[in-house]
Amino acid sequence: MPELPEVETLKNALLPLVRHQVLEDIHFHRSNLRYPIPIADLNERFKGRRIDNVLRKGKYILFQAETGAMILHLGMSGRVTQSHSAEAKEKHTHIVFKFQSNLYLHFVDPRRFGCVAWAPENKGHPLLDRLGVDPMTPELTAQAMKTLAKGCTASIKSFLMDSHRLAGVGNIYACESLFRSGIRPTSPAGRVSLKRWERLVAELRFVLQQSIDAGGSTLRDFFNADGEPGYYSTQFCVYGKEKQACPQCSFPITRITQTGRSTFYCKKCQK
DNA sequence: CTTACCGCCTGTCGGC
DNA sequence: TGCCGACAGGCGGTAA
Repeated sequence: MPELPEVETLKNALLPLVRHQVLEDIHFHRSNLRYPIPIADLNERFKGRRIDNVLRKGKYILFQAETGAMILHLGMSGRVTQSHSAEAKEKHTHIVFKFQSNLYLHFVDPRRFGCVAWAPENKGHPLLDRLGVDPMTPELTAQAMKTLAKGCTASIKSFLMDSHRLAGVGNIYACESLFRSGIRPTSPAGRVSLKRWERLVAELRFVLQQSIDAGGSTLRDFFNADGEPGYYSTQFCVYGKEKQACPQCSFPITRITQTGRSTFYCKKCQK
């Protein structure tokens, strides 16, 4: 997926397109993604309704209407593209949203780890209600993280990626922020000092904001709603750079596996 | 309560 | 060429 910066970029692109627009029709090409699609509920609650706002919570996009919020998650390979026709030109087009303005949004997701759901408000769905602190809000402070991590024996990297604690930090930005903070990804989260949390919080915000500014990083599956790829991926320090020289000390970058996901770090710079 | 592991899917890439 | 395994941006369920 799309990590947080990509989702933020997409949300920002969608907002002016659909805000105050009536969602005239929804065409479903299948009945399930990661979960069954609540087709009847979506038709009843969102078809023919005006979209008042579009917001992001963690990696979820919320389309707000008077009748509730439609929730969209892009999973690992989800994309939203805009079109002037309902015709699904791309393979794995699962849902097409038609707006009164003659804008069509196509939800494409080859791996189908994405999901669509709805909530009565901006809360009221377990997917939303269990989410932790969004790292781009003022709630993210070093002290709050230190308190949250108290007694946590899991690695700092797993901690950063746990959406019930921090909402929206994926594999790339976990690796990148730890590198920039000089913290070893395997360090137990509960033993990270306040001083190191201060650095980590700052670096995390920095890499996320940089990527948002760059229009979202892009690996092969992400395009924003305009179909334009972002370009932050060219600035990764360690992610995907196994055996390549560390940008700080030239020592080869190490790849390990943590809870089933690749971690990239520098053995000399991160202690 | 926590943590680690598994599975969900399709596509791509590198090695043989 | 083609086949096969490893791996890919996530995350919830489950077992321990």
